[in-house]
Amino acid sequence: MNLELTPVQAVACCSPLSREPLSASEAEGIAPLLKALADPVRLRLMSLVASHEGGEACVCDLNGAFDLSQPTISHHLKVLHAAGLLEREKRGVWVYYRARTDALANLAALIGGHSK
Amino acid sequence: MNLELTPVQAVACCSPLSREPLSASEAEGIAPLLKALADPVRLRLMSLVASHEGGEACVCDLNGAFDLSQPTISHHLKVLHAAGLLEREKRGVWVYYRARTDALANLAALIGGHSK
DNA sequence: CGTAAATATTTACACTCATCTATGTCTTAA
DNA sequence: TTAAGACATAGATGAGTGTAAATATTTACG
Repeated sequence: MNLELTPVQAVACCSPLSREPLSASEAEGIAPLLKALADPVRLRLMSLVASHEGGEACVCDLNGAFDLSQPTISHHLKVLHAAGLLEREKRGVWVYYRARTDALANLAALIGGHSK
Repeated sequence: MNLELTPVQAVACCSPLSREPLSASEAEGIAPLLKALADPVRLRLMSLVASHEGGEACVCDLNGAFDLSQPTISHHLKVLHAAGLLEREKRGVWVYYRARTDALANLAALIGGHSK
């Protein structure tokens, strides 16, 4: 049983980096989100999904964009989903992923924000 | 001899994630920046420096905030500096670090931005 | 049912990374 | 010159990670 908050829920907690020091626990909550994004393949996956028409894409749209095996892409999608950056929805044989733009916006505000 | 661009120079290249797919080379340029931030200790270091009065802090201000050895903090500062997120300046015995807020702003725009 | 297609899981491995201890370098002061 | 303090580097180690191959699961359709 796992009742922890997903990383995406932890990012809305804090004021921007430049405003006040992050506590240790806040930093430990946010780092996994950045870690999930900090990979070239996952960055491209996020941008492919986020910029895809309708704001979603199925795995079949994504596999072809990489020189990687299908299980590897599936693994990266799982990491992004576990971090809360992608939503998953199964429709028939296909699985559609959708970007959590709210999570991306919160993360961006944390990194680059100035005001409270 | 190392003539490569620092990661911080690579982040100003691209439109936001949600706007159009990132190319492989763009993603490979940006991922190291996120990787540098994707650690709880380095996140706290960045926020400690960025929110410190005058926008800078010396290592002596930072060491005490962690239960880590001085070489470990020095290592993390080096990683952030290599990524282009921190500037280094030696003044007398002390070394002062300053946050590259422009780099943070560019990164934030890439992650959370909407317009071109 | 049986088969094919789309996606996920498992296992294994090479590689990277965060951390420590020990040591080095540089600066200031006595 | 010697000593002490601030910070960096080097080397070692245990934990974590990206990838592929093989296999499993789920769904659709004869």
